[in-house]
Amino acid sequence: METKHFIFLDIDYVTENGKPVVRLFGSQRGKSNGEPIIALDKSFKPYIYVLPENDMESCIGQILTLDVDDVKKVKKKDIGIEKEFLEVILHHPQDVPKLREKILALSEVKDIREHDIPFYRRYLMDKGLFPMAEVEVKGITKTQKSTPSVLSDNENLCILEINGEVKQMDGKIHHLKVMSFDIEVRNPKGMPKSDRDEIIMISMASNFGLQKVISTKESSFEYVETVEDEKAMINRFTEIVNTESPDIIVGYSSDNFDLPYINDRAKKLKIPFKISVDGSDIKFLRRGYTSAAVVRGRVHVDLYPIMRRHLTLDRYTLERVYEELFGEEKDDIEGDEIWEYWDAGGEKLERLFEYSLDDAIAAFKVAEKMLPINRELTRIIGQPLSDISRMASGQMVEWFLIRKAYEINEVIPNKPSQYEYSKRRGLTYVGGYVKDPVKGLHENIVAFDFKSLYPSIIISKNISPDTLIINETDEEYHTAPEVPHKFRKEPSGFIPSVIGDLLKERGIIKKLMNETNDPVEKRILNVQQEALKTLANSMYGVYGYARFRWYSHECADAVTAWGRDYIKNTMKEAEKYGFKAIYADTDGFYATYTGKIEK
DNA sequence: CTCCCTCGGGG
DNA sequence: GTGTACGAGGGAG
Repeated sequence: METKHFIFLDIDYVTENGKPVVRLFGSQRGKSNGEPIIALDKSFKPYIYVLPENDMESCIGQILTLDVDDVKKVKKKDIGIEKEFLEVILHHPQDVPKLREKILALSEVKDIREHDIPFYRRYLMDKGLFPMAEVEVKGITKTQKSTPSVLSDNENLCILEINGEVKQMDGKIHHLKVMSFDIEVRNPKGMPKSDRDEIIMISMASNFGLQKVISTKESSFEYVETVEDEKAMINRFTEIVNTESPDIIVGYSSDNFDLPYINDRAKKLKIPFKISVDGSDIKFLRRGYTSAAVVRGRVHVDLYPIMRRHLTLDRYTLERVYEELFGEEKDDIEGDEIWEYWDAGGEKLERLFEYSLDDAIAAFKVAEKMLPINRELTRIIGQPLSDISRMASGQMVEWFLIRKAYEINEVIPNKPSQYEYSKRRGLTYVGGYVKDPVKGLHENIVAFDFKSLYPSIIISKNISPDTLIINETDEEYHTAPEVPHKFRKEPSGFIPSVIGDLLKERGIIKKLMNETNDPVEKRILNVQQEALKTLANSMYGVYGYARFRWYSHECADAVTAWGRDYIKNTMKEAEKYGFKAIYADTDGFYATYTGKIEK
C-alpha cells in the first residue's frame, strides 16, 4: 500500500461494471511534485433520505420491494426537530432519478430528501474534503491497462486505487501552475464560424515561463513558433498542455468560444483534441444559461463569468475589465479587422502577433488577480473551483449552507418544485425603506449607513426557519415590527449561527492580518477575509430568493420590517441632533446638517 | 405601469 | 448526469 499526497483539484465519477467510481484529480506533492494523479474510490454509494408516514417497519418493507442496495434507520434533525429517517442506499447515482418518484409514491413514505445532490458533491461532504487543499490517500498504484476508467497514455500520470481513508490535510496555500490561452480566427465574413473560418493563432501565457504564440505564419518575434498548418497548430497546443501539465487553465469566454472553437476545428480536420488528464474529450455542459467546458483533471476557469460577478460595469470585454483592474489601456484590434492584419502581412501582421500575445497576457494577469479569492471561496464552500468559478453568489451561499447543515446533522431542505417556485414568486413582500430624494443642491451632506444591516438583524433577532414561532409558546421571543412574526431568543437558529460564525471568523482573520508584518502572510489573510465578506454579504437574500432551499417568506418579511424600523428610527434620532434626511435607501441615508456646526 | 424578448462574452 | 438553474434593460402595448 502506498501513501500519496496531492493538491486536490477536481472530482467526478465514472461507471465501471455498472458501479460508480469516484475519481479525485490532483497535482502530486513530494518526490513526484507537480505530476498529475487520479485517485479512484470504488467504495462510495449513493443514498437518499426517506421520511416514513407513520410505521417505520412497514415503510422499510415497502422500500425493499424496489431494487435498492440497503435501508438503514438514522436520526436527523429537520428544521431543528429530531426525527427518525430511513437512509435508502442505491446501487448507482442514476438510480436516484429513476427510483425517487417510485419511492415517494409508496403509501408508507411521507417525503424524500437529499435526492438532488450531485454524487460528487455528496462525496465531498461525506468525506469532509475541500478542493484546492492538500489531501492524503492510501491505496494501491495501478497500471493504465488495468484501469478502464482512465484512457490516458500520459506516462507521468499516477493512478491509485484508494483502499484506505482519504484525509484532508492542512489549509496551506500551495503554488499551482497557471496557464492562460487565447485564439485568433480569420473571419472576413462577420462573426467567426467554425465550419468555415480557420484558427490562425493560439497564444499562451503562464506563471512557469511559458509565453508564446503558435501560428502558421512566420514572425521576427522570438515568441512566435511557426508550424506547417492549422492541424499542426492544434496538435502543438495539445502537446504543450500535456507536457507542461498546468493545474489551472484560464481563458476569457473560453467556455463559449475558444474551447468549443478549437474542438470544432479539430473535428473538422479529423484530429483529436485531448487536453484532459484522463485522455477524455472536453465535455461541454449546458445548464440553462450557464455553460461550462470541462477539462478533466485540470481546472478550466473561464474568467468572463467571474468578472461579471465581481465588477459592475456597462461592458465586460477583456479590454474593459483589464482597464478597470489595472488602470491602464490595452491595445485593441477590432474583431472584424483581424483578417486584414493577417492577410496584409509585414508590419500589420507583426502587430497582430503582439495583440494576440497581449490578450493571453492580459487574461493571465486577470487570472492572477482573481484566482486567489476564487480558490479561497472554493476552500470555504467546499465545492470544486470549476463549479465555484461559474456559480452565482446565491448558489454559493446555498452550497455553503448545505455543507454546514450536513456538519450539524440537519437534513437538507428540498429545492422548490416548479409549483412551489411560482407560488413563492407570486408572493409580494415589502422591501427596504426608500425615501425619495429631496430635490435641489444640498450642502453639508452627512452619510449614515449600517454595516451589513440584514445579516446583523438576522443574528440579533435570531431570524431563522427553526426559531420561527408557529404555535403559542411561553419561551422568550423577539417580535417583528409591522409583521406578525415572532422568533425564539434561544437557542441560536441555524442561519443566524452560520452567519455569526462567518463574521466571527472574519474578525479573527482581520485581527491576525493586522498583527502580522509578513507581507505574504498579510496578503493571504486579506484574501481570506475578503472571501468571508463576499459570502456574508450574499447571505442577505437567503430568505427572499424564491429558488432557495432555505426560503422563508416569514423570515424575509421580518428581516426587511426590522430593517425599515431601524433606518426610520435612526433618521428620527438624527433629527434630534439637527440632521435632516434628504434621501434614504434600505440600509443608509443622506442628511444635511441644519443646526450649528461646532468646531 | 406590465409583459415579453433579447442579449451578454468571443473574432 | 442525484440533469433542463440568470437578470438587466429595452420596446411594445
